[in-house]
Amino acid sequence: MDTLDIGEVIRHSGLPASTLRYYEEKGLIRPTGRRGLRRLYHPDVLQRLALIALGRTAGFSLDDIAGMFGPDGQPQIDRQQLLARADELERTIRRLSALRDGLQHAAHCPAPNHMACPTFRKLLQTAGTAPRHPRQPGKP
Amino acid sequence: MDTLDIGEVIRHSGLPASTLRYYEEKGLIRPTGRRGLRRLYHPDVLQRLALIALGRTAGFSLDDIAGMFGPDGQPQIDRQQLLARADELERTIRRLSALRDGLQHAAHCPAPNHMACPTFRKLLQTAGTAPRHPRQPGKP
DNA sequence: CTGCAAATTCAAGTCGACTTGAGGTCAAGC
DNA sequence: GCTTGACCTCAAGTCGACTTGAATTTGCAG
Repeated sequence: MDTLDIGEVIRHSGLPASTLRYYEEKGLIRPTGRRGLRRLYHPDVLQRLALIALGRTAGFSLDDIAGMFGPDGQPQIDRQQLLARADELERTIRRLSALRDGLQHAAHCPAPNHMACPTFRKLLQTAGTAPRHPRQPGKP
Repeated sequence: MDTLDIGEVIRHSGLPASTLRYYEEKGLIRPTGRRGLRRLYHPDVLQRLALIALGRTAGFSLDDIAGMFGPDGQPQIDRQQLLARADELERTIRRLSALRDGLQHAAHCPAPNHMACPTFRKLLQTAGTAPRHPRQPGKP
């Protein structure tokens, strides 16, 4: 049988049913049918969910991601959009790297308190302007 | 005069008054007094705000950050905590780097659609497990 | 003294991505 | 045939970090 029960999707993807239903409501995924009430999915849904996860990680919103699938369901991701996001990612990475260095320095710095450390203070200067970028909510 | 009017804090920090009040309510900052209704701040508040911004960028919540100031107002940031955060940052950076590479590849990949590209598919494999990490809300 | 821009308070609203809860349905195993 | 547990629906709630709005108060320029 070439369909997955929602239970299997849950097991394979690690996502809770509520999330799958939410994604469906958002138009991100679509069950191929039902067995009774139970949703049935095409196995491809797993790849699609992975793609969604990837997009979220890259900083796209669910709505952004929904826009990346053509009406046929094939991903039609605009290359410009990808590059733009890669650029933004690059900038984020730079800032986070600086930050990581700063944190490590602060953790080892012998100054009595962090404000007495020139490196730390310098970090404060440059960290003022933060880029705004969506998040990833936890699954507490 | 060694105090800043809230208006000056706004100009120097770029934060709106509502945010300053919110931070105050959270115990993150404290005005030194008032002129009429208007809050007055010690110039140090700017550094403190920078520190808060830094902490947010590093992924700390406002509550976390509030806990990093001793009762005297001096930052007392636990070094273990800093190192832990630096580690987490390091992991995040790695993932984002891989992602950036993947996005760039996808943007240039000649495959008819992204799913036909092996590199992209490989990216999907590894991006499944995302670390959970707070966000930064925008200011639109 | 008057006017007004800039502050103030307080409660309530927003946003995205989900989760939770109450009450209902049903396929499969005994 | 009956139970059971996994699923269902739908509305409402949550979380963090702010923002917004209405009604008020002020400091200061003219």
